[in-house]
This record gives sequence, C-alpha cells and structure tokens, in this order.
Amino acid sequence: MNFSIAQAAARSGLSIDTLRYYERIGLVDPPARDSGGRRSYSEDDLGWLEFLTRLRTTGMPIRMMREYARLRHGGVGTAALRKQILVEHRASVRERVAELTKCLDVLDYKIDHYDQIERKHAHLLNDLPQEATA
Amino acid sequence: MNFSIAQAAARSGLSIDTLRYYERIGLVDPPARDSGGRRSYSEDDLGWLEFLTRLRTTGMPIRMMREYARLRHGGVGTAALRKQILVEHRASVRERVAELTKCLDVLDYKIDHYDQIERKHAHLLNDLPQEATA
DNA sequence: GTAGGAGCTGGAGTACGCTCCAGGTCAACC
DNA sequence: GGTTGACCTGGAGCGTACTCCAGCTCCTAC
Repeated sequence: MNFSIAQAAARSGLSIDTLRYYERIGLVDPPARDSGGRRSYSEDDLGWLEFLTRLRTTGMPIRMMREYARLRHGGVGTAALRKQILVEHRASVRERVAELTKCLDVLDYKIDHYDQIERKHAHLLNDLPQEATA
Repeated sequence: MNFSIAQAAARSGLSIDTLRYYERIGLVDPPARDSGGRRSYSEDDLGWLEFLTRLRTTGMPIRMMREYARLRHGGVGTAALRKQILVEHRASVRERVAELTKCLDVLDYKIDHYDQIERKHAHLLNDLPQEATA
C-alpha cells in the first residue's frame, strides 16, 4: 500500500509542506516516486513519520531527530547510540512532565483564589436586603 | 526591599534583556526607578515575574499572558475573565501532560526494544566457543 | 485537446521569543 | 578627575520550525 503526499499528510497530521521540508533537511528518506515523479510513501515511511511526530510532540529538537535518523542508516552497530538518545530524551520528558505538574498546582491554587472571590461576591449579594437586589 | 535588574534576573531566572523585553511589550509594568534612573523591582514585581515564568513554562503564548496582564489592571471586575483564561490554560496543560505521558509509553517501548537487541547480542557472544571470544 | 487539480522545485517569507549591540549616562572608588 | 562597571535606550539580528509562493509538469476527465 502506497500513499500520496496528501494522504501521508492526513495520516501523519503534518502538512504537505512540512513533509517536503522534513525530506529536505534529511529527517526522512526521500520516498519512492510514482511514474509521474510524485512521492509515494510506504507503510514504513508512515511508521517513521509517526515516530518522528512523537519525538516532536515531546519537544525533541530537529537536529537531534536528524542525528537519530542518521544513525538508523548505520544499522545494528548504532543501536547503542540510538538507545542512548532515547533514554536521555525520556529523562528530559519526565522532567518536563514533573515541571508541568508543579505548574498545574500553581494554576489550581490561583483558580481556587478566583473561586473564593466569586463566592465572596455571591455572598455579599445574598446578604443584601431584598429591595437592593431588585 | 528593592532589587536591581540584575537581582531580579537572578531571582526570576530570566535574563536582563528578557526583563526589559517583557516590559517593552507590556507583560510587566514599568518598575520604579532609583535616583539614577535605574529600574528598581519590588517584591510584588518579583511575584508577578514568578507567576509569569510559570505560565511561560507551561507554554502559554505571550499574547495570552499579555491579555491576562492587561486584565489585572481592570481590578476585581475582570476576575471572571482572568479565571477563565487560567481555567482554559489549565485544561490545555493537562492535555499536554496526557500527550507527553502517551509519548513516554512509546519511548519506553522503543527503549525496551533496544534492550532486547543488546541482550540478544550478549547472548550470542556467550554462546560462542571459548577461543572465538579471545 | 483543453481545463482542472494535485504535485513538483528552489527559494523567500513568517511567527515567536528572545538576544545582542552601539553609543550614552551615572555612581563609586582610587 | 579618570576609570570602571552596572545600567540605560532604540533598534537590529537571530534560531527554530515551519509556511508560502511562482512557475512548471503531469494525469484525468470531459
């Protein structure tokens, strides 16, 4: 099964321009071409794109993804290096999650503060004499 | 207690240039000045900066922080709007954490795959006749 | 055989969030 | 009173990751 660039874009969630851009900078290997010279993406290509988008989602910089992509071509001999990249990246993602969780606490705290303001307002209104709220 | 821009930078973790930049774009109010015309940050200023850095850490775009900053000047009447911004932002941060957690699973999976390759290699080496490993 | 739509290339442009710089002021210390 | 160092301003420059464009080719459908 092969896919046009539009289909690959739809499946990967990337734009057509981004797909060509990734190819240009060496993030993805140039896909096969059909008889008319158009890109024809394989399932494997899409699998790699999906993994790339995961790495991007987690904030891996493109130059690191490029390094990883380069190592893939080196075969099993580069497995240890590739693993190292992923392990280090995983650590940084975990850190990031911890950081976000801490910020979520601050947001909760602030929002709670606004809730209290609202309650106080409602309270004041309720305590007014009947005529004043009319 | 007041702070020079260098001290404010050290405490907030932002650079001096970034502090001036934030002021220029209306993210922070112009701080007081000392007799020599230099910025003099108050505790309140630093508190706001700390909150801002939390929002930045969680990826809130600057224009949204600016909107929030603008609303602060509106007093208690804008509390509901400010709360809304925070509530919406909290939702997006939670989403982001969920997304990262999913990506962490993929990373775990991949790393586990590399572990298996390593074990297979070690195994092969162990199974070789004694002379071949010398 | 021609109109329309998808895709092609190389290169320029954009959004965001800083970061750096030149040229000047000011206060303090020697 | 001269040097040093922190700070000032307005404005230019930069890195990242796309995004857009002009001008062209190719296939399909009528």
